[in-house]
Amino acid sequence: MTTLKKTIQEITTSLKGLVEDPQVIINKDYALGLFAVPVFQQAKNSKTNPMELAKKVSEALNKKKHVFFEKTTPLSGYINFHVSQHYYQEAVTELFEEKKHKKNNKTAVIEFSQPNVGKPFHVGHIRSTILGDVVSNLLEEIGWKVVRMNYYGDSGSQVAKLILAMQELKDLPKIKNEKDLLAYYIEIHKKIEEDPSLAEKSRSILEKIESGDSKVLKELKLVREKSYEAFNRNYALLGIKFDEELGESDFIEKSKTIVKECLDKKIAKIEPGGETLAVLEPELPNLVILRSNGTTLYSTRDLALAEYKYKKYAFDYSLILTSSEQNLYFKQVILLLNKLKKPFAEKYNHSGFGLITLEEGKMSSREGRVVFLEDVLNQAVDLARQQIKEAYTEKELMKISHHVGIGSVKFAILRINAEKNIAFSLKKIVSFEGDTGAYIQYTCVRAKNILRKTKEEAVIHELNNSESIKLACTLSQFHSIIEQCAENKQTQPLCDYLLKLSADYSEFYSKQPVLKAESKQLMQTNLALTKATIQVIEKGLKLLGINIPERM
RNA sequence: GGAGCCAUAGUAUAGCCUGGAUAGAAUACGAGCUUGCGGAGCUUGGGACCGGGGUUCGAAUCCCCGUGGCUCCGCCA
Repeated sequence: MTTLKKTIQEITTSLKGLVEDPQVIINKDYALGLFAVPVFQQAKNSKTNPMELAKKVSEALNKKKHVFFEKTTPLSGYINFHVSQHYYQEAVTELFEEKKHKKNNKTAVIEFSQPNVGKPFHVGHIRSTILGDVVSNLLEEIGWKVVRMNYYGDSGSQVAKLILAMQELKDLPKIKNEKDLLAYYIEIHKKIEEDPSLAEKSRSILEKIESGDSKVLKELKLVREKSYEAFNRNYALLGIKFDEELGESDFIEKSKTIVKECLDKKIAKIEPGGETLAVLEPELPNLVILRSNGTTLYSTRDLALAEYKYKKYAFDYSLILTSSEQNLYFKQVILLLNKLKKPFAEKYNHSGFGLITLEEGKMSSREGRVVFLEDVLNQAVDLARQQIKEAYTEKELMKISHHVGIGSVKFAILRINAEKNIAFSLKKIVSFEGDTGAYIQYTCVRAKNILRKTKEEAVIHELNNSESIKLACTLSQFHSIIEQCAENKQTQPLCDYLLKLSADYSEFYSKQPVLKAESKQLMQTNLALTKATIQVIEKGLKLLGINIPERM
């Protein structure tokens, strides 16, 4: 148990018989005392004045000795708890030990990124990609076994349209990369609008894909190769790896048996038009699970994927991350799994996050209104490089600007609450001042430089100045922030926390000379605070998938 | 037509789930600090809860009604 938790427990225990069901909160202003307990409810129940009650309880508490807090003060209906030197010492020291959470023997399958073959990997994809990676890191940190899964859209109608384009648009240049694919995609959409018979052709290509026509499969192979090359370049830039990579094409056959199961269980029906419909009304709108020509849809394949995940991993928790556009759709899928009485239905979750939009509006591949993620990442690295004033070797320069550039982009996304839309702006995403990843990296680099220059031991003695106390208070909250983020699958609170820690350390750094401290004890204490800060920033940024350069 | 999400300084955001003190940072703007353990920094000033009801000792937070934006609603993914 962490010092923070022990202290909350001690506070709760000490209030037995004085305050019913006490709610321990952490004060924003540490000067009031790190912890506080409001007594309004209690005052109301016992029909006393909250100020008087707080005073009475506080006096009772102050008569006894406590381990983690030394005194309490009543203030406008709150009892404020001033933590003891022992609290600071234990909280900071515990950060030095690389604490491994006990394995909980539970498995989570996190599905994220899911780009579509044939379509650009644009800035919109970054959210699912890094959010999924960080959620995986967080779960691992608290003891889960995590399977990072990518599920490529490799056989939907967009692929069929591209193959159609290759057959119809002979005058376009040969496809060399994914940007050429986009040109084909835009062009064929125009043609289909002009000539509706092409839509029919596209559907027949889809049938051929599913039936395994060799000529079509050969064309499909080219499309896939060019797409995967691009995806892999992006993943390499982001430093993201997957444990398992699947494509929709892996589930075409399996999904047809699920359709049969739905029909057998009378959960689905065949409509007069020939399409198969899963009946979800009245809870949710019905869902088409098979086209009238017998080919599968996203929904069909997703059902098979769910079953596959459970058969292979027997997961305790499964999460799919996509944009919020698909919220209703995944509610439908999960309801259908429930109706099929799948044992894993309750553990199957979807989380939708806000869109990344351009100033011109929502991104659209078919209209060519996209910003390629790779271009953004490379620009970010270039901009970071321009910031570096000192002379480094070419190799160092590349490494530093990569860590700073990519880190800034990641941090800019992760620090925004996932449900919010983000209007994409390169300038805002790649900023190096203020609430940015670079600020945190910089703080850590400066702190590390101090440690390099001394061999003195890092030992915490008494904290006698407000900057050190503030820093220690913030440091002590690290583990509970991690747990909070892991439980809620959030990244924003960790980003916020690391920014606050960096600000607290910067203040400490500017006011407390570490290497020129007045006494040996003070120097050791300051070194301990420095060391603890480094540990926390390194661990925190690592969880966010952000590297720290040695110098910058 | 129906449903979901969102709305906080000029801009971009935290707090909302689980109601508590003076709504917290950032950026931009104003004023200061610099040969340092690295200024990508520190100190400091002014500036915000979409509107209207309700619940409560107490509402940015919960409920209702509006307004504005985004998104979704059977053969796209």
